[in-house]
Amino acid sequence: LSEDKESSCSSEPSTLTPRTFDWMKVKRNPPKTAKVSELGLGAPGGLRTNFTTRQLTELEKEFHFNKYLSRARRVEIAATLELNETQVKIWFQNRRMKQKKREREGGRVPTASPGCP
Amino acid sequence: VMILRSRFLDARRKRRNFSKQATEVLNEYFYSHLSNPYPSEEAKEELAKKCGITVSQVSNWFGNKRIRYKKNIGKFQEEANIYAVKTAVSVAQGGHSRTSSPTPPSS
DNA sequence: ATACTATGATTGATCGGCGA
DNA sequence: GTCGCCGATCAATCATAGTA
Repeated sequence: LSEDKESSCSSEPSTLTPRTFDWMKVKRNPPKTAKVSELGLGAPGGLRTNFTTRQLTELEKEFHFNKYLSRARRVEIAATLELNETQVKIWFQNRRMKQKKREREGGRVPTASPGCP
Repeated sequence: VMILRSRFLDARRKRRNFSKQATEVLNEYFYSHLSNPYPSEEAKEELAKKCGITVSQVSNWFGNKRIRYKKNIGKFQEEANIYAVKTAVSVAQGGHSRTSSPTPPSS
């Protein structure tokens, strides 16, 4: 077996040569919100959708009612808010993670309190 | 897009820069693991403790660092060399990692 | 005071792995 | 085979702190 053999840059194995490792090459596929192809629509492909306050409010409200959505409910929400089912699904996923993160940081330990302004 | 931006003026984003030492520790880890700057959960907890910040903040720091580093490697060139030297020295010396003499001028 | 840069946090969306 | 979820990460952006 061989050790880590990443990077593709050759030459200069010297210690002071920040080569190009593969993590630096990682490129994510552009957001495929809706159809990247045809289907003339206001569905912009390749951009991070900006949710409106109304959409966020509704989603938030629904979240407090249910942390998880059923297929049927998801369809309703998506239709009401003019979003894809995927977007609604993803929003709930992210929202759950966010919730979990908040709980986990409840009793944190920043160990900081030099000077309180 | 103007009035819609007013997102409660997010009061939480009252950011506070990390201490110089904390940044020092984080950068040391980053550049000494430049081939794979993805600390494990345990490593994150350790770094968080050392820096006096939360694990989430450590994650944010590495996330931002990675993205910004690869976005403009040239801009971090010197910073990379500085920390590379640091680690190289500590290794040569024998495991010291406290901020004493960043650049041993011995040559 | 004024403009620009550095940096921490937020977030819609992706990637890989799991389980039903 | 497909689908939703989780955990981690990406990538673009926001808002502010720091610096010139």
